Amino acid sequence: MAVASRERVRRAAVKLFATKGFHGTGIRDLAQAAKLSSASLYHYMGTKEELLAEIMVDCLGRLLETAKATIDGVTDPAERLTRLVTLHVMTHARQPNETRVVDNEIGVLSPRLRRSVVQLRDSYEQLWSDAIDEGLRAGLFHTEQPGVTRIALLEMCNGVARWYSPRGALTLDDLAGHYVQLAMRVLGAPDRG
Amino acid sequence: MAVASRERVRRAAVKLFATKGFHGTGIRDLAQAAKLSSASLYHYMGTKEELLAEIMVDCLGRLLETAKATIDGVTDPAERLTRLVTLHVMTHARQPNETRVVDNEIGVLSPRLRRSVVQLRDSYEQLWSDAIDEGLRAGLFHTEQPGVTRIALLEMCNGVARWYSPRGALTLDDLAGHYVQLAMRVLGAPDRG
Amino acid sequence: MAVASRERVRRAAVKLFATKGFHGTGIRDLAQAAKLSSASLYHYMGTKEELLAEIMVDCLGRLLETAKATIDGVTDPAERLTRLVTLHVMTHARQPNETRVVDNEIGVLSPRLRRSVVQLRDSYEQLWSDAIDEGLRAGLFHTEQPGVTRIALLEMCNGVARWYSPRGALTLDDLAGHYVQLAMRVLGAPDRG
Amino acid sequence: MAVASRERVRRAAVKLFATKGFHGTGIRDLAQAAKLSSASLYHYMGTKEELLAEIMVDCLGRLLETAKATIDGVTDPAERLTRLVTLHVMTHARQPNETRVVDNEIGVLSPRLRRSVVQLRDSYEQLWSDAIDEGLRAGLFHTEQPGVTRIALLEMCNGVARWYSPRGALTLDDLAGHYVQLAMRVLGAPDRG
DNA sequence: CATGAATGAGCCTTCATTCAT
DNA sequence: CATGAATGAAGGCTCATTCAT
Repeated sequence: MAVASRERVRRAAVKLFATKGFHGTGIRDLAQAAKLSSASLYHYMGTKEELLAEIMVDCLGRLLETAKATIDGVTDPAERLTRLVTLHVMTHARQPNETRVVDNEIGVLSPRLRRSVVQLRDSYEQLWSDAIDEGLRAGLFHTEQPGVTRIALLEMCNGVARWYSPRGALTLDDLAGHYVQLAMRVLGAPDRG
Repeated sequence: MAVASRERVRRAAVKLFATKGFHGTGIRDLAQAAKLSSASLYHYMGTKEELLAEIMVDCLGRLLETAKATIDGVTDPAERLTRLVTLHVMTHARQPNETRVVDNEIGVLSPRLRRSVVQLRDSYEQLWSDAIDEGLRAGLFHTEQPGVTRIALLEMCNGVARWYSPRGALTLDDLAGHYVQLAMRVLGAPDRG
Repeated sequence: MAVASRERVRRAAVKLFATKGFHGTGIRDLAQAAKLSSASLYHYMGTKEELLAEIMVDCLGRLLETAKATIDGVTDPAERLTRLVTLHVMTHARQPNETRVVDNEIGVLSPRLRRSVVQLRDSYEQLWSDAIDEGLRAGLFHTEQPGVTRIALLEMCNGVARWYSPRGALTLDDLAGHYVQLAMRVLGAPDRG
Repeated sequence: MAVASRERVRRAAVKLFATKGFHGTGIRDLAQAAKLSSASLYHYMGTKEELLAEIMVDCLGRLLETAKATIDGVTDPAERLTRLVTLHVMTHARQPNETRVVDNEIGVLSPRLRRSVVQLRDSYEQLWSDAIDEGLRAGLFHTEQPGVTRIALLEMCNGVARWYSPRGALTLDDLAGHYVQLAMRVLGAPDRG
């Protein structure tokens, strides 16, 4: 069935791009992993680069939409950030491959394709900036360098995709909970514990 | 002069590996950037992969030695971490390319070469672990997941190489100072300010 | 309707083979131009090469039959040649694509298929040779190299397919008339004008 | 030696492009004929298309320069044309492959490369046009359609590359001489014989 | 009648590397 | 010290063709 093959290609690409990098992944590697001939691959994708861009846009787009929905109507900045961190960390823990591709391979995209990806990423990070800014204004968060703090916080959370393993002792909930605590500390929010 | 050429090759490799990735960098790119023919390149390096490993080992080795020297004799865990963070952040801000190569391209090394790099990295991270553990034991730091906290802290600090620009308003000292504060917060140390 | 599709394929092939060459025309180009899927194409043709041969044989066969009919019963060599030139030039002006395919792509046919095409072409050229020879025998034409003259004349007339455009000022009748004059000159016939 | 290899590539390309067409000639065919690996080919050429353009420009450029030199200072239009026809025919007889490439493969060039080739061809044909026009003005030539006559004449002469064989009975001088006679007839010049 | 799915073979080109000079 | 010349292997991608549906 066509849909299944298309999905196999996508999955194979995500895994391989994440582990071997875009340039380290050959079209033949992709074909083998998708159980297709390298020629058949091209029924389900444009160029290799377009496949990469598609993966990135989908992944980021989904994350952005979910994030918007998650914080919709939530006014408390701390709660907003709690939800953003939880979603972010869980997504990175559950889909480390997608995430690593998005984080590491933006640079290989040609300008045209890169633009749409960067735009999505910026929109997503704006959600964090907004929440942080409001928390600062409300006197809940404290930092002298909001910009640096925001990016440091994001980098900290991104790291999850690089090391978390579901085979370890830590559950997803524990993980997310702990990161929420770390985030609050980074933001200088009064410890709840 | 031989030394100069060798250095040019090294510099070119660092810059290119950092910006285009190992697999995205061709031997011809390297040659062009080093102002040598691609054949001459091989007077100054082994294989492309060996060049990569060399860069990584040098960079990590230097960082490890400097770190050891920096904390030598320092007993206060908070001071130890302060110095580690400062060194780490400054190194990442000053040499973002070397750092990104070390962070991103470990996976392309063959097992033999990878081992020595990983060993260095582990030794380096052990310095952080030790300081954190002692701080916890001394009641200075507070975290329920020391392992997670340590890695989250490191990832946060690594991020500097991905975004800091010396052309911005932030000085290196400001940057390091701010990250020390963030680190202390992450570790649950009482705010000094 | 089957016939219509078959005809669309044929027309598409003629146009594409003429403009891009046989090897420059892909089966997908053909399919797109014929508004069919590339798989459906094969309901209306054998292999790409057989399609080419078919086009050539049809085109040359029609030309040969028409030529035979045109000069049937005509005894005057000058008149015979006049009619051959007129038919030839008009055919080349009206169907430049078919003609160019026949002229340019004979070499790509495998020996088996090529034979039948070459045979038709030879039969056709024989009509010209016969007329010229008789004209010479009758003292109407004058040339020391009948073989060279015949081929030079044919090449001159073939050229029409390469440049004539119906959008220009020249009508088909003007064109043919002028070429008849040129042909008579080439053959050393006394100018009628 | 480098020059020899480069020359072998050129010669191989000319022969193969002429006999099998540009699209019908694979890079591997080229390599085999040039006695090089297909990778080594690229030391001596840019892309396949650039090689084609180079061949065309060189061939046409040489023809144009020689033609200019040949008619330089010659005022008599008939003499000018005699020399043009002689040069043209001899060149086409001696270098049929180059000529066929120029005549048949212009269409495969991308617009940028095509421009320079077409420009050369136009310059060359202008020499013919000028001579013909002057002959007409001088009352030496007679034709009601100078444009058609010129192109018919050129096509007739081009044909030589398609059929002349040095192994036949006809010498180059005979050939050229005969074509001069044919040309004069086409142009309506009074027969000299 | 029509086509999506599939592929082995092949396309042009670049890869990292070696070596004679 | 330096490099042109050379190449086997591999790169991403397209080819003409078949076949089950």
